[in-house]
Amino acid sequence: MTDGGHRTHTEQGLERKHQLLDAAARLFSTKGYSSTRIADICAEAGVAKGLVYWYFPTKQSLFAELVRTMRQQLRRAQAAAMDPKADALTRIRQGTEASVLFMAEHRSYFALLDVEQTDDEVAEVLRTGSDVYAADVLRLVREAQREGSLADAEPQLYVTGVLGAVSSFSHAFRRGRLEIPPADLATFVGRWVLQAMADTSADLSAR
Amino acid sequence: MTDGGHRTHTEQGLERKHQLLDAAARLFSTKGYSSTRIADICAEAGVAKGLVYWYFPTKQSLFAELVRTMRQQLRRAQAAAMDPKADALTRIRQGTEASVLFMAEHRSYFALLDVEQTDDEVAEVLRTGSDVYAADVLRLVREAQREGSLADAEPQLYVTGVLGAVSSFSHAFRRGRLEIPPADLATFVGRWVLQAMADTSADLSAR
DNA sequence: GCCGACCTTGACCGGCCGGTCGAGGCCTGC
DNA sequence: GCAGGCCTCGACCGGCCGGTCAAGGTCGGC
Repeated sequence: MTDGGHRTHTEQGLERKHQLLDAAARLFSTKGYSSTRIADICAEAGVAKGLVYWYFPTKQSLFAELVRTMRQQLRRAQAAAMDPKADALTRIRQGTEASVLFMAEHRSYFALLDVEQTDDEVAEVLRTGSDVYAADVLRLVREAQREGSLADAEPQLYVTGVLGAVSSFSHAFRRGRLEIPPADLATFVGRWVLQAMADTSADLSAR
Repeated sequence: MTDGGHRTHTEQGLERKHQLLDAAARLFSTKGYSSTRIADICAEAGVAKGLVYWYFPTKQSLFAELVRTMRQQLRRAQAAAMDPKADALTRIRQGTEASVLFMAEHRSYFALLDVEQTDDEVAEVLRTGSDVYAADVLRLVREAQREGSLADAEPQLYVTGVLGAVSSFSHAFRRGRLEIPPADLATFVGRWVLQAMADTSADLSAR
């Protein structure tokens, strides 16, 4: 892990590397990580097996690089969607909508997240990724509570709810269970989350 | 699949079989399906490797049996929690609460659901399971819409939201991210889902 | 025209692990 | 006391697959 000895690549080399990443992404997202053979990736990319090990030290590191790239893109999309001047709840909604939209539009790519937890190190990579997003939401939840626009329950509950909604709806969409335009889905999820968080401690007292 | 040639077992044999299922459940839920070796299961149960194949034809079938059992128990818990005389939304809430509670109380067992999608046949088993529950919820959603207590959006959206909430919160709880009593969690999720489904077409018109 | 860095190949290796098998112990009914 | 079903053992097999390696090819700089 985190070996320092990276190789230097020419223009052409980088292109080849992306070729391999693309092939891998396609296969991982349809067959899952551990069912995808290095040989499969090579066949898909039309190269010999040894080549993979010129560009990546191990199968895991290939996967890790894929996940890292994807995560960065998502984060950028979220940041771009949030209006820094808006209140916390609005920003949560904006981030939620952007996430759903982004995942819907990159479905094949994000199917990678459904991938199994088999491999210790792979699981680690996945975990770390979602933690970043969770921290973002946690910050916003706390802010909303400070503003008084969100009930004073355990913040983690809200974080779980928001992240869970995003991933559940995205997952269902990817699986083809929701046949509506991505933009509509994003709007629906944004509203779903906001309503769920609504502070109704007053008018919903009866139980 | 679905071979007819089952063996007959004595009292003691069934006990041994459960012993193996228990050991397997423990390992699958912590290490995942494909990372759990048959040898591990035997070590955990304190028996020789060949014995597994006396009780189960393959590793997959062992897993499938585990999932089947678990699903039945959950379904019973849901049915028991729903008041047949209540309106649809209330029944959805009751089912939701019961599911969360049940999963929280059987965490190690339900961690199996987090398990990977690696194996085609295993994925199949998992899929079929959630479809059953989804059909239940779909029925209730349609009923609620008929009653006029739920907006007239695509039913699948609501189904996804409800199932997603249940599984997300349960998952987070299992992972130790939510340090609250199961009963409180169940109540929270029940409320979360109900609020998310609230028909606010009138008062939330602005966007 | 030679050197060295970059790239590509595919045969090969070695460990891992699901599944098999033959042998043997036990208990029940006859 | 023996036949036959039930159960248990653990050495062994065989295929699969991540990773290695030695060889060779290309191209730019000097």
